[in-house]
Amino acid sequence: MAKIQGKKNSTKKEVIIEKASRLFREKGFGAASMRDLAEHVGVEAASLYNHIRSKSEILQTICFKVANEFMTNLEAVESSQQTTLKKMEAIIRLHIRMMLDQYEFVYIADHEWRHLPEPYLSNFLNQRRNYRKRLGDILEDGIAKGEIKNIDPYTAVLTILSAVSGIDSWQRSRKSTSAEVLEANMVKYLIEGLKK
Amino acid sequence: MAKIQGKKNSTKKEVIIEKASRLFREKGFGAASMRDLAEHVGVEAASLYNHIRSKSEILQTICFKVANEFMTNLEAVESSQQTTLKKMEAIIRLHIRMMLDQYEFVYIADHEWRHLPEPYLSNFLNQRRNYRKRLGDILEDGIAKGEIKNIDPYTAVLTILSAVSGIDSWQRSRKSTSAEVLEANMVKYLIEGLKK
DNA sequence: GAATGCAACTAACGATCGTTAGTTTCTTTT
DNA sequence: AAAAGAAACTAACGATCGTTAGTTGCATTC
Repeated sequence: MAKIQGKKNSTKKEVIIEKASRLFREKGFGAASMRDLAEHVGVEAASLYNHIRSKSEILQTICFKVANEFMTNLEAVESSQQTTLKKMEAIIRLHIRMMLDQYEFVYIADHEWRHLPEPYLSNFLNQRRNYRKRLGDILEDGIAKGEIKNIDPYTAVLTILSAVSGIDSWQRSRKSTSAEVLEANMVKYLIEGLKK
Repeated sequence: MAKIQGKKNSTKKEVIIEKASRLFREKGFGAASMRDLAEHVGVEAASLYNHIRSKSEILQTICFKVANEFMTNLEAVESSQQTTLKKMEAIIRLHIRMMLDQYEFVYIADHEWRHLPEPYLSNFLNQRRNYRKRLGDILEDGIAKGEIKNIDPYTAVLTILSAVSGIDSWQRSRKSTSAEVLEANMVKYLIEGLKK
């Protein structure tokens, strides 16, 4: 039962999901067809169904994989004993890193989640809301302790998350600025807005 | 030849485009069907083609309407005699305002432009690149004049544009924070990162 | 070597897609 | 009232969609 395929140690299912993530990003979930995907995998469309249950299962896998990764990291940060600024910096850096080396996955979780069928859609949105709420709580805590500027936490969370997720439009022209420089500059900009 | 329809002084074509913008945002361009659209307009699908040439013509109209609006405003700001900070504030405020009261249109120009057919796609991307370049020039000019902090202009543009375009995720829960408060807070946050 | 099971294949299903053709209904102009 | 024009309708086109059924090839296990 050796179902190893592809160039690396990856299941065929993983290969499918990886190719799909690229396709979903380029064309959008609705416009990407299973026959398209099959061609990229090097197989007939019907053969995909030996490995996956449906098109939307692929989307579910991607969205929740990303959501879980962010959530796990958030919990680690929450329980760490650091200043609010360090916590926020850690979170911002993770978001940027994820955007840089898991670009396709993060992009889809950010932009294609609308096509999740219920009840996954509600589940996903709940996780998202919860994540933002807890980010806001970290900021509120920092304000209460006088560690950061007295800003509106909700706006700050929105601004920070939007800013990092916009890196996708940088991905398409990686030439001018290197990843490290971009990360450093963006962290600097966003953290500066929090300092007293 | 009075082709006036709808409740206001709007052509049927305008009604179609307005309904379409809502539909494209909710379902994505690829997943929104002409029969869906027709139902919202209150007409049979085939009848739409008395007013529009194709599905993608609708997308083109929306994308370039938004692009032109931003470009016109940028030119006004460029030729104004203000400090760099004031210029940037004006631009940020326009982006936020547009996002608030032309939400559907701006959202589509931001997220569904991928589905533009050539040569419109290239045209649109050129305009976009040009817009960002000129925003960067304003910042560089401000740095050279010593009016703002010495940040990386490219990163700043990316951060600012991403932050404001992320307001779309606020739109769906308008209850907690009012539009004015959000605008004020976001401007404050983003401008603060530019000050010396 | 026979049996087992995974993963590929071909063929096709019903549904839906954007769009066109041809016709009819209604409104406005003469 | 007649003529003209705009905008609605029904019907259907060919294409493509996600997915299922049934079958074949091939490797592993007994």
